[in-house]
Amino acid sequence: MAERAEWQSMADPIVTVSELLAPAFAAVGGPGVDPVVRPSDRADAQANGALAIAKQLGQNPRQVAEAVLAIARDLLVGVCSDIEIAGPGFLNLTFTNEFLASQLAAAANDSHLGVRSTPLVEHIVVDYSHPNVAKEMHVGHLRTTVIGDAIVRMLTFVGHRVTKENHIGDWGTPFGMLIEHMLDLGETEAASELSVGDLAGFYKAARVKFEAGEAFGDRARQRVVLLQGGDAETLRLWGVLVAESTRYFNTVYATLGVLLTDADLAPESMYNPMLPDVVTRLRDVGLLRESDGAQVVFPAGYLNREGEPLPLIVQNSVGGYNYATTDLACVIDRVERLKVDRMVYVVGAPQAQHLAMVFAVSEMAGWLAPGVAVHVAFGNVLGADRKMLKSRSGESLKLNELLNEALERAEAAVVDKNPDLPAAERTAVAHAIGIGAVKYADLSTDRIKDYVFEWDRMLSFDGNTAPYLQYAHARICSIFRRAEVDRASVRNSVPVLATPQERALALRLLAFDTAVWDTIDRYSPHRLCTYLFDLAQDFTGFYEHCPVLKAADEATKQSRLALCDVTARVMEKGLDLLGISAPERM
RNA sequence: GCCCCUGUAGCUCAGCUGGACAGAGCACCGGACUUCUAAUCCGAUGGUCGCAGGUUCGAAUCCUGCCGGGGGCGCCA
Repeated sequence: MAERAEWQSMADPIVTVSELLAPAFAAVGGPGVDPVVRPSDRADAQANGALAIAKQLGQNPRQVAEAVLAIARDLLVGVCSDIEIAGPGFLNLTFTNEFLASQLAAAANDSHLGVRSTPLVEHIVVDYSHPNVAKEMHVGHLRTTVIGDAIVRMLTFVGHRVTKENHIGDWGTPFGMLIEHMLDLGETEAASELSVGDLAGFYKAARVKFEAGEAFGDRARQRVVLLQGGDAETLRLWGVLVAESTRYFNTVYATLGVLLTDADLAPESMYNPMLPDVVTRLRDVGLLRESDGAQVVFPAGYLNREGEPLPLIVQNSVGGYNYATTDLACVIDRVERLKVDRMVYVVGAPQAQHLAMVFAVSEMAGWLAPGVAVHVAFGNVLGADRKMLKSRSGESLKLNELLNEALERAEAAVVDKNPDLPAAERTAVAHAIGIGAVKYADLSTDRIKDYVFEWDRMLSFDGNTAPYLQYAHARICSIFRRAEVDRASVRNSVPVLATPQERALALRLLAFDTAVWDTIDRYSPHRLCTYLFDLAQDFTGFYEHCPVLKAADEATKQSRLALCDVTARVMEKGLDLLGISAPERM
């Protein structure tokens, strides 16, 4: 069950001011009125709440704003140097430098860099990646894995208890043919083929034999019966397939740098024993219907082509279960065994209706409270032709090959840009850049949209790319290498925000909190990406205009070192939340 | 046929659940390296926010209807 959080950071000035202003707005507009404080390009922030109040009360918005301001002035002493009413009734707020500097000093000494913890700790299961045993991982698995991983990192960072679940496809009729194919090849040969990652070849060969020969097909079907009957030798053979495949998946995860381990495996086979119970329980609550020989449930509001109620089939006409049954078992398991407060499904957009129906049936059956299950949907990865990304030969692109190409391209770029980098470091840097570029390209656009996969753009050091952000971080590290000061020591000094660039950077750094929470609230990693890009731009502006090591005086130097330190840490942590590493040199 | 997603600068994308004149980045053009990494920065050009209505003091954002693109719609997952 949800519980109170242990820590609570200093918040974004926007949030702080919002809380300070709340009583003033409440006095004029009534309790619970939102001041609606937002960043502004006219000032540091603007409060738009007066307009909503005026509308509700039928009053003049400027007069409402004046009434609010009369009370608010005293509340914001020391926080705002200037508050003025503008336009139809906005309150334009300008923060004092002292306030910003003290907030920044607090953030610098905070283990979470000013990001608030969750008020209530929830147990959240995140369901992502889910590759199929003895089947190649392709680009389709990239998004679920990368987005899911980022969401896990962020939920964990703000204090939630997170359970990762990798729902691998390790059960079903294809395993009859796969096991028979393995026997034909010989176990040793089959295992080595799978462990080097030729899953596509293995699967295809099995498929070809299955479709070609009746004898093989009969063997495969008999093998399925043995598998489902729990035959020991068949289960052992099946186990070899699963073990070799997961070993291969782990090499991909290692390259990708995601958090998934064998401990996170929640294979379909795990739910197999629970499937009859799902049907029984649906029958017990009176939801089960028979339709064309199948056992089904009709969730309200779903229609088929003919405009008739659309069923969720939980047992087909010959008594077999399907993925709907498994997904329902999964919901029950998460609610009753894991006792989760929330479940997040990072699954492609085409599954939207299926998941909605599974959730609807689960709610009708009383297993699931509304809003507990969330579908974090995402679009496709497209090629330059705006169609699903394919390999040169026209087949679906192996994820492994894609990642290897990223590493090669990044290595070439590093050699080109920084030939002096030692060879050992070069490989590590190329890995950070190459994988970072691929992940960032995936995370930096709104997940619901398709995006176009373009090597040249994602590996560019200009624009909204991982290398650009990593470079900003590396430059700061370079300053500290030359400065020969202890990074931690500068955290005691309160920065002086003398120039527009220093001020802009400080404001941006303090918005980290809001950026992280916006991202979490919508499960939209691209929001954090946008923030980090803005941060990198603000930093490079500062870097160009504000000499650090050659600052005019020692106090300024200390102040700027402090800004550099927080910037580097926010950038590193921000990238880390996206699953991207930040090299100290590149 | 019904349902879901989507349409913003030449290209790739943001736009903070209704706020001020729609923002970036590429590309193109013009500048800045004896300088803490020029893998960078500064500036200029560039948009009837798919179209038409509506709600509102105020709409890219909400509602309705069209048009274009993608996807889903009973025994695979």
